[in-house]
Amino acid sequence: MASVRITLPDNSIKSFDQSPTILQVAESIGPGLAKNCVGGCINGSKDIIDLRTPLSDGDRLEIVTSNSEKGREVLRHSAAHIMAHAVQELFKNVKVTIGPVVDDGFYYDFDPETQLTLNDLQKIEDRMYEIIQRNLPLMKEVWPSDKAIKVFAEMGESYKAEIISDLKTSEVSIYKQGTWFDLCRGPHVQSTGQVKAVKVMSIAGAYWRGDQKNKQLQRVYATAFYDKKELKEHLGNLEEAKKRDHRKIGKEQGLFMFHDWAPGMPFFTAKGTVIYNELANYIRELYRKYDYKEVITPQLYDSNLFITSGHYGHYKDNMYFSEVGENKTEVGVKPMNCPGHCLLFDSEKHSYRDLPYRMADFGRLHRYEASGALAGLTRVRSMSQDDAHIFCTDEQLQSEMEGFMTFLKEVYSALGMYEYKVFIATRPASRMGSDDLWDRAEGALTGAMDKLGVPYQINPGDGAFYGPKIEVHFVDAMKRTWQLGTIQVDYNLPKNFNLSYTGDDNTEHTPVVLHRAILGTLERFIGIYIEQCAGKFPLWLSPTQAVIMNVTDRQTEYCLELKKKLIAQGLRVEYDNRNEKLGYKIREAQLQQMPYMLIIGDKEMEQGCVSVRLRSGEMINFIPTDEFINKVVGEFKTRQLTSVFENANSTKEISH
RNA sequence: GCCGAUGUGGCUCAGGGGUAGAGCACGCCCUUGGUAAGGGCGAGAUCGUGAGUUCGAUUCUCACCAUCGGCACCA
Repeated sequence: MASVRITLPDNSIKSFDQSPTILQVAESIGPGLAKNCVGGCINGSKDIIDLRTPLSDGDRLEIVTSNSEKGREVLRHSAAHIMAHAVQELFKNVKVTIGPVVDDGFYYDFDPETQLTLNDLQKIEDRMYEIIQRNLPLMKEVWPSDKAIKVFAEMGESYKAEIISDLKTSEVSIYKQGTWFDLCRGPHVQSTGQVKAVKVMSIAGAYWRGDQKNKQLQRVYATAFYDKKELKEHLGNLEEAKKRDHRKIGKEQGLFMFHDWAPGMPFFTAKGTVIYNELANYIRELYRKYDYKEVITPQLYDSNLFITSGHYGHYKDNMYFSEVGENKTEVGVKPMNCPGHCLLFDSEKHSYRDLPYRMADFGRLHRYEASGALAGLTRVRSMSQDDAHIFCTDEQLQSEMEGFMTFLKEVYSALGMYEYKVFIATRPASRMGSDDLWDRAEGALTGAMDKLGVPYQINPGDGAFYGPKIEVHFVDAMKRTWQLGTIQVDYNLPKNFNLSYTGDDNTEHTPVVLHRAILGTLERFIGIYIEQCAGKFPLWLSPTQAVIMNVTDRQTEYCLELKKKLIAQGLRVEYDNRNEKLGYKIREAQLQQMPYMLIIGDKEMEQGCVSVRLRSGEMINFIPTDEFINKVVGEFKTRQLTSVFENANSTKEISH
C-alpha cells in the first residue's frame, strides 16, 4: 500500500495513506498547531501556500502559524476579505476591487455609491469583529474564468470581472466565507475566527489601477495581528514614531519653518542653518579627497538653455518661469544644475586627459512640485543638493560608479546611517540609445556594486530614458521611503549640448555625463537624519553644543570666562544665566537634546573645573576645564557620533 | 493635481450664532535655589483669507490658500 511521506523541519517524517493537506499534517502533529496553522511552505520555498493544498510524497513541509512573521501575511490577507465583507454588509452598492497586504497591514479599495466617511471606520471595525465572532470557515473553490466573470458581472462587480478577464487564465480560485465570496489567489486562514485583532486605520483616495486617468476609489487602510497585545504594541510604536517626525522635532528645536507665502520652501533658522552648513562643509572636505571641483552657477537662465538641455520639453510643468525686461525675455529658474554645468564644461577645450572632470555645485534649485506632493523637508520646492556632474568617457563608467559608492559609504558610515537600500533602475521601454550602449551602462553599474560587495535590487524599466541609475533609499519615521543618494548615467545631455573632448586618437568624442549626489537633497537629508537620530544630533551637527548653567549668580564671572574659552576653541556655546533653578534649566536643555550641560556652582569655581551632564542623564562631575575642552574639541573636530564622555566613569557624587 | 481631514495668542489644544479660554513660552516682582517644571502679578488673538446667509459670524454656506493622511507625480 503506497503511503505519502512528508518531511518536517526537524527531519522527522510523517506518513499518510492519502495525500494530506497542510492542515491535515498540522492536525496529525497536535491540536494546538492545527489551531494556529494558516498555511505552509514546501520544499524550501519562501512562498506560503494555502493550508488546503494537498501535498505530494516526499514534500518537505514547514507549517506556518498565525503568530509567525510569515503567518501574519496570511492573517492580514484574510482580514482584508473580512473588511470587504463587513463593508458590503454595512453599505449598499459598494463595489470591491483589490485588497493586498502591505507593510504593517493591508488595505482594500472600494468604489462605494456614497462616500465612506471617517465615522464609518469604527462601524467597519465593529462589523469586522462581528464577522470574526461568527468564525466562518473559509472555503476555497475553483471556478472556470468564464463562470467567474459572469457571476461577478451579474452582481455588478465590474472591477472583479475586469480583473479576471485581464488574468487570461482558464480558471480562478474563489474564497467563500459564509455567503460572501471574493476572487483570490489565497492563501487564507481556516476561518474568520483565526483573526484575533484588527484595527481600521484610515481612509484615502486611490486611483483604480494606480492610474490618474481612472476613477478614484476609496482606500481603507487597516491592520491585523495575532492577538490584541501585538496590536497594542504596534499602535504604541506608531505613537513613538510620530514623536520623531522631523516636522515636530524641527519645531521643538527651532530648526526650520514654513510660511504660507512660500509653500514647500523651508526657512532654516540660525540653528537649522548650522546643521545645513556643517553637512555641506563635511562634503566639501571630502570633495578634496575624491577630486571634485566646486563651482557656482547662475540661478536664472534664458529659456534657450532649457530648450537646448531638453528640460523645456520634458520638465516645463515643474519649472518656475518669469519674463524680464522691455522685451519680456523668458527666463527659467534652474530646477537642476546640469545645464549650467554643461555650459561651463563647454567653455573650454577638453582633452581625454582632463577626464573624469567632476564638477560639484550646492546651487539652490527650484522645482514646482505638485501641491499634494509636498511633505515637510522630505519633498520641497526649494532645495540644494550636494550635486555634481561627472564628465567622463564610456570606459570610465565603472570606476566612477565605484568611486561614487565608496564616497557614499564613507559619508553614510560617518553619519551612522546604515539602513539603506540600493536600487539599480534599468532601461525603460521608451528610451534613447542602442541596446549595446545600455548593456554596457547597466553592466558598469552592477559590476561596480558587485565589486564593492554592495547588495542591491534591480528595478527593471525604472531608469530614465537617457540612462540607468543607482538610487539609495532610506525610510522615514512613518516608514515612507525616500531617495537620497543617486548616480545616473546620461548619454542625452552631452549630445544636446554638443559636448566633446579630444581623444588620444586626436578626434572629437562625446563624453558621458553622470548626475550624482551623496546626501541627495540637503533638505530631505536633514529631514531623514532628524528622524534617524530622533533629534539627538552628534556634537558636530548640534546647533548648540553646550549650555553653561550657573547655580547662583556668584558664578557669573566664572561662567562668562568659561564661555569665552569654549568659543575660542570653536565650540557653539550658550550661557543660561536666567534667574531659574538648576532643575528648570536642565529640564529645558534636556528637552532640546543638548549634548553638554555644564553646571557651575561654588565647588566648580573653587576647583577650576566643570561638572558635566550628558543628555543621556549621565553625570561626570568636577572635570578640570582644560580636560573637558580637549576632549570635546576632539569629539567635534573628528565628527564623533557619540559623546566622548558616554559610559565614562560618572561615579563622583555631589559633595556639599 | 485628485480624494478626505484640519486651520483658534509664539507653541500644544479647549470652546462655540451675541466680537474668546487653558497650559507652556514671554515680561515684571519675590525667591540665590546643586541635576527634568519654586511662587505671585501681567501683557499677548480683528479665531487662515475672501464672499454669502443673518439684526449679529470666529462659530453656518461657498470659494480660495496652507497643512496633514493617502493616491498620482518625483524628466
